[in-house]
Amino acid sequence: MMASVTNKTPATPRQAARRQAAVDRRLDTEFFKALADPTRARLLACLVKCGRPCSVTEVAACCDVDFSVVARHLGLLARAGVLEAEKKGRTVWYVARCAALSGRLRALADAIDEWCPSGGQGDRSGDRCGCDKGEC
Amino acid sequence: MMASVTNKTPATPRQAARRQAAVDRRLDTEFFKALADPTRARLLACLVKCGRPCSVTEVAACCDVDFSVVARHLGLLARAGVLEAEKKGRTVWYVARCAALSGRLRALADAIDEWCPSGGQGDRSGDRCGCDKGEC
DNA sequence: ATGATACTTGCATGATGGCGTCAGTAACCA
DNA sequence: TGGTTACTGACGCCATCATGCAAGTATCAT
Repeated sequence: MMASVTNKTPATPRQAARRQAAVDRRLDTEFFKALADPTRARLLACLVKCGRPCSVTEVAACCDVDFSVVARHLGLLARAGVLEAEKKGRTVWYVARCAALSGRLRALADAIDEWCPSGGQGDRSGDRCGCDKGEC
Repeated sequence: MMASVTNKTPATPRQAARRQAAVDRRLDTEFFKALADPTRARLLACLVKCGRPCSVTEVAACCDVDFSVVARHLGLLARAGVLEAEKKGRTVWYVARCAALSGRLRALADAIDEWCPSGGQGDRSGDRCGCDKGEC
């Protein structure tokens, strides 16, 4: 995952922004938005610690917000890839996708460490411009 | 970081929510809010890839938003611990705290993996109630 | 069929947040 | 001292979103 390559120091922020690197792809704001709400964080932690599929009704018992709010949050977390949903009959079973979640976090950490001065910096010659401005 | 312990399967989400574990502390919503905006993500990626302290003016040249917006975002990222700010004269130099950033991400990944079925589950007898409801 | 359970969806509301404009402050330069 | 540069802070506008309520749908039990 972390190739050993030559260090190439970027000159300016503009030139740095031009480079399309792993860190750009890994900084998925939709993913972070899903984790940026206190209620959702509580629900996610609950499901992670529970370690088994739970219904919306079960999870809602751990929260002071309305049932419909919990249902909406769980659906959002599932769409973000953080939870897995399976409908059986009239109940929906949600389970935390722990491996996928920690995998995404580690992938971003790796992508950042590639640029870290104390870490293994690399040759970015293969990276392409990620800037939306032509002259950048 | 990951102690080898006995597996204790939680019974219900309520009981799971009671347990105050590392994953609760690591799910810092303020931290994720800082990363949940596209403009901030772009600025952060720019600074990570640049690998050196940059002034607000420099970074603003990589973005289509107003200068004041960039200045606000950089200040927010610095307050979130993602950037480090140093004022010299009239210019503020921002640099990405890569090690701190990836460290936080890995710490959360570790905290999640502790509860992952395929990972090393553990004895949570030392964990305390994290629920805000008395009966929980 | 009747009722209960489990969830979804629409709507109103209040709060939060991103953005641009502009005025203000502080440091540097000539 | 006057002007420029670099940034900060105070608004106001607007979009998004979290929440609660209430109505609706689908499934299950009797």
